[in-house]
Amino acid sequence: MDQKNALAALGALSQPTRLDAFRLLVKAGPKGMLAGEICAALDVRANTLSANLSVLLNAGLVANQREGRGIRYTANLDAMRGLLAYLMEDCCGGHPDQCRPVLAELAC
Amino acid sequence: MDQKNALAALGALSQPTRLDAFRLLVKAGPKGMLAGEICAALDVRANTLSANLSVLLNAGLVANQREGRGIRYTANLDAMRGLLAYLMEDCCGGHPDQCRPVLAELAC
DNA sequence: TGAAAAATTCAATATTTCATGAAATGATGA
DNA sequence: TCATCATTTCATGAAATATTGAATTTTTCA
Repeated sequence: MDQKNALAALGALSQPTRLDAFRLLVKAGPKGMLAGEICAALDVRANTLSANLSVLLNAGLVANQREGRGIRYTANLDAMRGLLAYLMEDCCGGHPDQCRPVLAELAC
Repeated sequence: MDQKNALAALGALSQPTRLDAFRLLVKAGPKGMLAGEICAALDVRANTLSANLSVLLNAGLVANQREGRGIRYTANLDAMRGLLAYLMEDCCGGHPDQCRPVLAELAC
């Protein structure tokens, strides 16, 4: 993950519909969701959602695959991992106490 | 952390100077940095940096405090924790294997 | 084969965001 | 007090981004 990728990912997530869509896909897990299902869940128009999913796709945060007449989207947790690592890089340099609580909260 | 706060934080981080400044402050740790030091480290004009720091401040990602004739900025790791938790919410619902690698990477 | 469903692409408009120069504020030390 | 340093505020023009209606592509099923 370099600055360019991180900016693309952060920019992609900094818009309401895209943030909602991404979190929906994170919750959906590996099975993902069809574009139409996301559309219904978030109550946005098909073309608006399509444009927004395309931004997430371009940023590498989601992947897609045709399935019958629909298209299935899944969250790319690997990209997520890279982004979080980039943001927290060297956070512990000399002060492990500072970042430990950050990680503790994320434990599932 | 709600959607509004998350969007403010993500929007704040999705700009080169602000992302660099935030990461610089994360690396700097609790001691933080003076605005002028950040200015020199990133090679940006004072007013541009000021506007960008103000966005980070408004998003709650950094805090500041006057120190003599300078102003010292520090990263707010607590806000960071909240943002990461919001993004990964329910990531493990039924599939812990999916998110475990995400967290493993962050361990310092 | 042809109609309908699901999703995307395209073009245009409206909105937001950004960096800059100039001016103002706050704090220090002579 | 006054000059200077450090930083912020303000107004402006330029660039990037979002949403919408219309048209297009791909797939399915009668």
